[in-house]
Amino acid sequence: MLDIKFIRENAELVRQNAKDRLSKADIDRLLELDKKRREMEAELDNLRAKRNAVSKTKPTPELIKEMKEVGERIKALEEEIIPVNEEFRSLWLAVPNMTHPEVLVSENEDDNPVLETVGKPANFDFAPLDHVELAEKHDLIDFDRATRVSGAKFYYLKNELALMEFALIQYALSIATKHGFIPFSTPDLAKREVLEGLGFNPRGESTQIYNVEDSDLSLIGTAEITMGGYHMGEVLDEEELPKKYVAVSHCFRTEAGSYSKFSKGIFRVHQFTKIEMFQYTTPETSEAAHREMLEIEKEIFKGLEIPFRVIDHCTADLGGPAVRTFDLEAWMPGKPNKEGGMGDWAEITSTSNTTDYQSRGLNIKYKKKDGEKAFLHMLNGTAVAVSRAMIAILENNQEKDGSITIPKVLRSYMGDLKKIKK
RNA sequence: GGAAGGGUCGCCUAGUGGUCGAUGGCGCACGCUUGGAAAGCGUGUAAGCUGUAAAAGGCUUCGAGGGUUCGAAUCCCUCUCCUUCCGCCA
Repeated sequence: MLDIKFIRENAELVRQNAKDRLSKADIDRLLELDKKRREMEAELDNLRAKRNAVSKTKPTPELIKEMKEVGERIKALEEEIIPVNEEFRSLWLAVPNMTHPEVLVSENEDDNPVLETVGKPANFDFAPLDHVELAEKHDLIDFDRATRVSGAKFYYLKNELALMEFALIQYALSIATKHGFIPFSTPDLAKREVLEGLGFNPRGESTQIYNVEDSDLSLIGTAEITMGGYHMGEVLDEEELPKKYVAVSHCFRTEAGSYSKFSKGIFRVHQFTKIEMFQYTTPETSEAAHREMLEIEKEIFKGLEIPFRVIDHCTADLGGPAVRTFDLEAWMPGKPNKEGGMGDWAEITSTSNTTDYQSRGLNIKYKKKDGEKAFLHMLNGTAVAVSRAMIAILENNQEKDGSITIPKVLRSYMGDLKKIKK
């Protein structure tokens, strides 16, 4: 969440920023409720002060009678303030983070600037198949039985692809740990307060999040949740920053309302495995940390020899907590493009700097060398989203003879297998 | 899942209805002392909100939520977490 004092003092900036980001956050109503809330709080404080003063003495019967009335007024006010606070909080949570000054302001989410392109899409001298066709040909994914067992948009990975999941995990971990990230395997469920503190909205209208019945738990949509919650409520020493973590988890997404988007095969699914980087840094170093994670993502996909490009989210495409987000988009030969042909870029990683937006939400501070405490910065970045990486590998590495070449960097994790072929 | 015990200020701990936001110790910070250090002595040592030019002041928080009461760290209820034992199990 954004600092409420900052919102009060910079209402116009915050309002414009929300508008740039196509956010429906109602700043005026928020400030109105903020004022109301503080007025009620002040009145409550006065009544409580009165009661506390008397409580420090042995009161006379008259005073006891008077305090009984004061107590009733306190109780009534406490009831009245609840809905005000609730509405205030939900509006507050909806206010997006401020935006990095270099980010393009645009209302069109297709405007994301391309920063660079690495590798070249292959020119096939045959008609390439998409990953669903390739998977069928080599018996790599079972959609039909997954649908029977779990429903649409679930899948079983089989044979070489089941092995490749673990190869990708090992490969991603090896790169990240080489850069000083500490490896983790995390819970796949987390409490509502963690999701909310990080800026996810588990019970909202268009939520992407599965909730567990009769509990306050949700299935995580990303290990960002469990790794962001890892230090909740803590004060870290400046000396121990940055904290660099890389975590393996399953990710669950309802994908509500995403039917119209490209969703063939395992591109958009309810469950996938992801290796996620996460950093806790000082405010001074968060931008460099953000760039570092982007470089690691690039290193990972260069290693896999997948053509990709880097995009810088414009304001229309930024999620609430982020001041800036870079994505890697891989070339996917089997993805239909806007011109009606085949082959297009598609998101495979995403790295965001949330500055102090999430740390404020989860109350995570750091103690500076001079002893002062402040909110630290939190950043996340995909190392590998297994399902999407697999699409890119299958589609880019298909050969004329119908086989699929396994990326060199994965082979040692797959019994030195070089090709998938019948 | 069952039984018992327990969650107090960074750590340990005192506190069973009224000057308790909370005792004492450790740790930490500063000062005195010292050639320097240790020991010793002294002082300080939670966070959030509100408020102010800055203060002062006020409010909240003793695992969480609710209840009893004029008044709750203290009594009652629910939940949660930890420890031990039993059961079950990857």
